[in-house]
Amino acid sequence: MEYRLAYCGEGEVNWCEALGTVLANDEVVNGVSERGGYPVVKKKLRQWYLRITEYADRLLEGLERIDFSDAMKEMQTNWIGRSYGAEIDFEVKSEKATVENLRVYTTRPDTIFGVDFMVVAPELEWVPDLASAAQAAAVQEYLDYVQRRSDRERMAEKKISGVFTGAYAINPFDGREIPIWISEYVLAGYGTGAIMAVPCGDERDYKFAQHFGIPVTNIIGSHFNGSEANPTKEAVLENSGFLTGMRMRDAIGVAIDKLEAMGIGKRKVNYRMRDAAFSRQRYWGEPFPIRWKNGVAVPLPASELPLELPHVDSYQPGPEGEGPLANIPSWVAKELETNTMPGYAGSSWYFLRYMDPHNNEAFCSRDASDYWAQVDLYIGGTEHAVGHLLYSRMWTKALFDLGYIGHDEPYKKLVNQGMIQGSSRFVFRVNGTNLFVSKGLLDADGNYGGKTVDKLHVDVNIVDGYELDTEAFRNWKPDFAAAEFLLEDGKYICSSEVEKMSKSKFNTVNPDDLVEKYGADTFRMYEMFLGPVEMSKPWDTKGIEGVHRFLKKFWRLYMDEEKGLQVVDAPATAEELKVLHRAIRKIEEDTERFSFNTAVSGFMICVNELSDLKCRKKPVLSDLLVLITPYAPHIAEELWHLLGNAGSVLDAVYPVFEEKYVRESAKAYPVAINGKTRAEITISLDAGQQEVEQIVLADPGIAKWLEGKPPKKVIYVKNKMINVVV
RNA sequence: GCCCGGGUGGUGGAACUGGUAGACACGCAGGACUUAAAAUCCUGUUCGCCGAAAAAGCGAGUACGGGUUCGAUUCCCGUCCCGGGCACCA
Repeated sequence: MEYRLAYCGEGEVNWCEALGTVLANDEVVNGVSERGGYPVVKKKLRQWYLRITEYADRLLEGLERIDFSDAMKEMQTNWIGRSYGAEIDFEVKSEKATVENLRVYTTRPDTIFGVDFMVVAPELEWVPDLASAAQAAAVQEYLDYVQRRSDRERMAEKKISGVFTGAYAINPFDGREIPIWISEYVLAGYGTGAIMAVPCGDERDYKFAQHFGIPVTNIIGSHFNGSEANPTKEAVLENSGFLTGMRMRDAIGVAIDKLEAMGIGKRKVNYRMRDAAFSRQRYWGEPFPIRWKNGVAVPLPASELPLELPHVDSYQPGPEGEGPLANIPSWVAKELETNTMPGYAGSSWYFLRYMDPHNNEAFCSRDASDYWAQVDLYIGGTEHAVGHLLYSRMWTKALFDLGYIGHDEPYKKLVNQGMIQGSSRFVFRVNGTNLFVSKGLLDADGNYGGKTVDKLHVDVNIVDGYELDTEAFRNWKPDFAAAEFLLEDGKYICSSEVEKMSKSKFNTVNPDDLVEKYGADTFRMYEMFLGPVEMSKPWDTKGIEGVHRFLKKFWRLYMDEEKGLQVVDAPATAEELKVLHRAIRKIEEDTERFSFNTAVSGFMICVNELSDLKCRKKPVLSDLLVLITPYAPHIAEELWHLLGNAGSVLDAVYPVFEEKYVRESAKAYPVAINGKTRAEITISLDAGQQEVEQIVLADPGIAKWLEGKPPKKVIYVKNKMINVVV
């Protein structure tokens, strides 16, 4: 607060009167609470915000210095959404005349002569003042409709909706009267919450104009085909007053200069990202070290820190959407803030605390954070792209600026592991009732008898395949105790979806049973063998037997069930060393690039080959043991001791790859005719183009395909393939 | 709707930089060992055609439709489907 990083403002929350609480977006389904099915509306509450927008440019710049995937950088860049444009004030002509100006943000001031209508976000307070007497009822009806809609629904809406206010904006250059509309596709939180719509150049504006029959002005001549917007910047402007004849790209600056000179507009860099809402009306969260004195928020002095959550008997929400802390008389008496911090408060900097966990003076001493510095490798999913991973980057920059730490990016390298997904099950509740309808009874559009149906997650553990155990469902949660069911063929059938595995989706499975049955090494290796780390996939244990069999086979290289240790201290053959060193190379390469599934496959190939060779040689098997340690640490450690070593395998010297053991002198080349592989010919790796051509063309298997004709070209890629073009 | 990923045999996947598509496994089928089972081992397994069978051969094939290239799972354009995110799940 002292650095103006945090401030109070008004924010909209999902308010459920019946539950008396604020709900998260994913606790709201079809405008009703997931729990109980009660109506949810938007409500304005005082909230805390963090000024992350002040860091927007540095968050963009920092991306160039860190090792994140391009996709991740792209997501963060798009989320921050920096754009260059202008704010323009339009004079407003309305019946009430209480709104004098309409300020819009646009990246395309060059198209100002093509503005055919304005669109204002419905939630802006002064919107009702725009409405003419004739339009007042329609406007109010539309505002009520939007009030019931979640942001998520609004953004996903394909249908075009909106209403004319009855007011007009005046084009400052040609005096044209431009109708002002309201539509939910314009969001209050972006730009000024109002846009100038240019249907010939913007697809959404064009569709809106089409839908409501608004005439379209063409300012780009033949670049506009009359049936589709063209967002080009390269067209030469027509019908555009002082901009006519200019290329659009060049006209942008000219238009802004003119607007600035006239005092009705200015250059503006805009960000899509908004400041971060930082308060929650919940109990479980860090309390704010803030005391309210006569309506002014004052930070607690350091002597009163740390402020800890009070013990409570009940977690019931406080009055009027306040958090549970508002119910604690001792807390309220001290005039302490009753909101708490969100989950990302802690997750933004926990890794710093890990560096110095017992420090009672500071979150982390400067010495400790200088020593450990950045997180070298952070493994996390892309679902954190624009939340946690952005917040923690901002948090780190703030701490850096204040001198508490010496680096301004928290993570050096980020690897996005895929999510293990689960198969979720859903039940269908008729909106506003306690009636649950089996899947097969729903209409084609997912409704029941014309009524909206809420799709709710149900615990996979009380569903057998797709059939719900209705009795277990009634016992599952108090809300469902009185549930009634409409069955099909005597059964309640659920629908299913593959989603990320999550407690809130009730689709989690517990790995303990598998660890119990196969051991931790098998489980660990199986997870790695499943597929590339960065790929998401549904959890499935079908293949675990294979990994288990492999580890048993690996064990048998060293140990015989009856005769015990089989390893002999004898020199390895060239063949055995080749197998070993191929494995060393493969494991090293694959591990370096996080390709654990192919590394496991490499181990399997190596063990299969050594088994075939009946290799029992200690020099080979000892190195292999060290190699596999990161993948199967328990078995490795045990065999290490059985081999007679005193210390831990973790301290053993890691095997070094030596090229001399795997060197080959010839390769079996695939030979293709016109790109189709027809033969395999073994040729020395030293062979040159001419030599290869001779050998290939003399080959009877190839000659057959040439039918006596000379080839056009022979393409020879050393150590890869040979292609004969006929 | 917008942003970001992904789509390859019956299944998980491999092919790293445009160069033999299906490595390694699972499953399945057949066989060996066993009184039997488990465990283990061997053989086969993309689809279609040819063929008694084996071997060999031919054709098609990496979501779908086009394109670039001697050559495309890989690059380009378009479409469809699935997953993640969209600001109060963290």
